[in-house]
Amino acid sequence: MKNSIIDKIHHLVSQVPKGKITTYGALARKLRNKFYARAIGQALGRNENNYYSNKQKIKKIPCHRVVKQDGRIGGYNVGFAKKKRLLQAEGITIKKDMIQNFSSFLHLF
DNA sequence: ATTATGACCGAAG
DNA sequence: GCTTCGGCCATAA
Repeated sequence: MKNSIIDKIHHLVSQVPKGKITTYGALARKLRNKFYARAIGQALGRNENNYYSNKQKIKKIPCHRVVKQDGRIGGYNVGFAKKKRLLQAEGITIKKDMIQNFSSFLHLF
């Protein structure tokens, strides 16, 4: 399957409940190794843009729940502001583009 | 086949 | 807090 990365990411990110977050790095370590984070970010972005999603079945992944390891929220194709809003709407507190109380929101696999 | 790019990470200054 | 840098990975060109 061409979307195997996306499939795996989707499987994991679907487990993250509303109001919780995970990180690119955490997914990376879960799926492969710590250096996989970068590829994951790229895959997610491209999935949103559906460059290589099959047009028939575009998987909707709650990408906004995937953030950076350092507490910043990372990127979002539709826009940084939107990702921020989505997270805040789920009860996550963000100040100065930094997630406050980061570890308490982190979902553990 | 080779090179460049990026929604990353961790260590170092 | 900051910036810079080296590292690995999948994909696009």
